[in-house]
Amino acid sequence: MARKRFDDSNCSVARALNEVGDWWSLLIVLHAMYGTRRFVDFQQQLGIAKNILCDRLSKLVDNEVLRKVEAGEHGSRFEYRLTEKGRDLFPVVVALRQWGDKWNPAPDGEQLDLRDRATGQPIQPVTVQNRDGEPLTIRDVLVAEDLQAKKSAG
Amino acid sequence: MARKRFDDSNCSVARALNEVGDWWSLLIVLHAMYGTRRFVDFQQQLGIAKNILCDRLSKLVDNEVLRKVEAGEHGSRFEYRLTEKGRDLFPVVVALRQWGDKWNPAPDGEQLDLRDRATGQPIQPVTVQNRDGEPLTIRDVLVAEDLQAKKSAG
DNA sequence: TTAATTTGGTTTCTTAAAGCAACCCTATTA
DNA sequence: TAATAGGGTTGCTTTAAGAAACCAAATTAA
Repeated sequence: MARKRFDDSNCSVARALNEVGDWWSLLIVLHAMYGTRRFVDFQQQLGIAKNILCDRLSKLVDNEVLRKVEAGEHGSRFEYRLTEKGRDLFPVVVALRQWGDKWNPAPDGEQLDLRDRATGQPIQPVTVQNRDGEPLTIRDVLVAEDLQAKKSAG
Repeated sequence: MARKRFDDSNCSVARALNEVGDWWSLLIVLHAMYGTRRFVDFQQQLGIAKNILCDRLSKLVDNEVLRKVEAGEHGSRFEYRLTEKGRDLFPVVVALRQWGDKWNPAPDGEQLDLRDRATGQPIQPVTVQNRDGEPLTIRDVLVAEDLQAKKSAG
């Protein structure tokens, strides 16, 4: 595939995609969030080839999205657990899931039903918000970055 | 690459990744959000091969993330514009960008500085929230889906 | 009014990654 | 003592990504 690397990109989305932007990594993180921890469970749930899973898990560990911890008392059993960095992808995954549910709903109409553990109430759609918690669309925001770039360039 | 397709997956994240889960598509959407509309501008800004850009743009158009509209008065000039579905990826992109800024900051420390156009105030970090607008971590939520699945399976 | 350039693509070729299947080693279980 | 499960690795095949050349319509420059 000769895929281009974004490591040195000055765009943090590009750098983020470098870590979780391939087809499998974000799904692995998703399943980890759903509670999957074992190699075989990832493999079965995702239907991913073992060598690819190996590769992705070790990259995610390298990038500190997952931790590999020994499990089982005395053997070569491991668990792959989310780090704080990995758990911090929660809004990304939920936003993506909500987008998928909205625009490409499952045939059976099944939606993500995440609930506040404390109250049992469904969560809200993930939105971009201003300081007052008001949702903002892309038309409601401006990219200060661009303004700065223009200023410093001009 | 023989990449697996997720079209028929019952997971909407997988289906979403089928549309914007490759290395380029989400970056194209990102740049479209920043205002890019023309083929050549995408090509130069992303450093993407033209054939790949062609392919991605047409897939994004097929998936109704972008619209291809004639631009210029009388010629083969086109613009690729976000549809509502595409604009709806805004929270995903912003969440990913914030994650990247937090965990893989740019060497120069540059962060995304999105501001509320109305007030000039920076936006908030994108979070998953309960009905009261309180941010929730993954530990604060439960997946009702799983409970239902267990119930209906058991 | 002809030549050069821009835009948006297509084609060909090379390289590298994804997927499959077979194999391997260590522990545990039967 | 053999079978099985977990976690990999190795080799091979298929397919997508990337580079570069080419192309045609429209526009601009000379």
